[in-house]
Amino acid sequence: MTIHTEPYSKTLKQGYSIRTGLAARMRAGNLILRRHEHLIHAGDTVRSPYLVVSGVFKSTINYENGDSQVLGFHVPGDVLGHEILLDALSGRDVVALDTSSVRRLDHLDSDTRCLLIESMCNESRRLTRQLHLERKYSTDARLAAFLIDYSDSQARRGYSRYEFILPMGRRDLSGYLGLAPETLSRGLSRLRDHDILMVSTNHLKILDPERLRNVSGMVTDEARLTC
Amino acid sequence: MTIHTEPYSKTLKQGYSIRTGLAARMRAGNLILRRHEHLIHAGDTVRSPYLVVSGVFKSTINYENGDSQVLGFHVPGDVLGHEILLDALSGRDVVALDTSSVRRLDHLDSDTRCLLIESMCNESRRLTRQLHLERKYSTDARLAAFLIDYSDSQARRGYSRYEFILPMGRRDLSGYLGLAPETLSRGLSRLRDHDILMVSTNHLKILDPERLRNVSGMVTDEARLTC
DNA sequence: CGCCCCCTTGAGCCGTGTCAACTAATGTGG
DNA sequence: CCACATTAGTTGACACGGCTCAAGGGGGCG
Repeated sequence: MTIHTEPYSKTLKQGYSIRTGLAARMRAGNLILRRHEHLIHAGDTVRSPYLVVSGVFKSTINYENGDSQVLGFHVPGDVLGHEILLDALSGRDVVALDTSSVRRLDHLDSDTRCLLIESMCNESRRLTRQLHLERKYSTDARLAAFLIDYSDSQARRGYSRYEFILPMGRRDLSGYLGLAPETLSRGLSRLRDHDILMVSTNHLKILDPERLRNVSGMVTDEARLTC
Repeated sequence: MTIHTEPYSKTLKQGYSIRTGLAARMRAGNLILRRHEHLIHAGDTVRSPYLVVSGVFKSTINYENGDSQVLGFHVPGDVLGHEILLDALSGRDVVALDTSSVRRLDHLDSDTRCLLIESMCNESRRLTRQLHLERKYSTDARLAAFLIDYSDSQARRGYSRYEFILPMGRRDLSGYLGLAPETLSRGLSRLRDHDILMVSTNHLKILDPERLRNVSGMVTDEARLTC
């Protein structure tokens, strides 16, 4: 089952100003959201699933005490809104990190249901993996693993595997990886100092994929970055 | 939708020695498994979902490097085998921690499917919560949270809320909570020293539910156990 | 141009993992 | 049923990774 998604495009900025229930615009049947706009609010009843067509979203869960955690980033091809399989009640915010568009999946046919189940299963797998990473692997390993994942995802969507923009801020990324922002920053600096990456705020270039992979996989070996 | 499950019973020890594909016995249409017997092996193709009728199971995922993590404990009423919703391929072991029985759910009717989706969703929620707990809360808080959960689960099934047997060993529990066995042991000792628990290997008694709840929820408050 | 926020870097502390020794429990074979 | 062997749990000492607090750049947006 393949799904067509447009490549990332900055030309979607202007859209009709038809307001749906959300603060969103439409174009070519897709919902357009700008940076920081919510696709879903925690507590919302999800009315239908969405297919991410372009851009990036993050989903977060918020706790009473004020702290929130980043559960995932969603890129074109991802399906959102599996809450509809059960009570349709979303416990999380889904926010655009940049100008992004989604396609509403109106008909909850069996293919769509299957996609939703699959996406839920993937999320479960991701959480399991994340738990494992956070329990057993260092900051650098987790960071490297994330960069490799993201790199792969870029490649799969037809972009450069070794040079790309990180669409999320440090705070979001550190939250996703289960780190303090300072720790993430230090990790990036370490990888930079070892000539594995070039990094400036958003722009990222992988200089030494080989060693990056080593860092991601090994905890006890020489792969650990001394200092 | 309610499902009838028998209370935990030690009278199921002897069963017919009819061997199914697994090393298991049958009684009254239920599969009986003894301590350490696998209901599902990692890599197995799950043939049908199971409803836990009595006893306890743990499910674990195993990694190449030899380390494994405990993903969950399953008590009567829980449904296993949601893998069947997708590729039916299990990535985990499901093992009986004690003499236990399950009912095979042959007909994958819509009710069963719904149960499976629900169970998957619950697992996802649990993982999210666990991630949050491990990121933000101390050993004692996590341990207290677990004990409260387990206590509630006991109460829901008609047993004492304040005195029960922990069916899993320290190693399994520490794995589940994301702790080293030694750290778990220290946590238990601390709760014991503060007269919140009585604990001897398996047997556990909650002496001060009030303070236990405090420990579970607060990190920065006086609830933290000094020493 | 200047404010603000994000990111980076430094210093110090604390919790938890690790290693090691000891004790308690469990199981096994005679 | 006992003696022994093996595993599980507890406790202590110690090291170190990552969080916190604090201060110093840098870039974007009004």
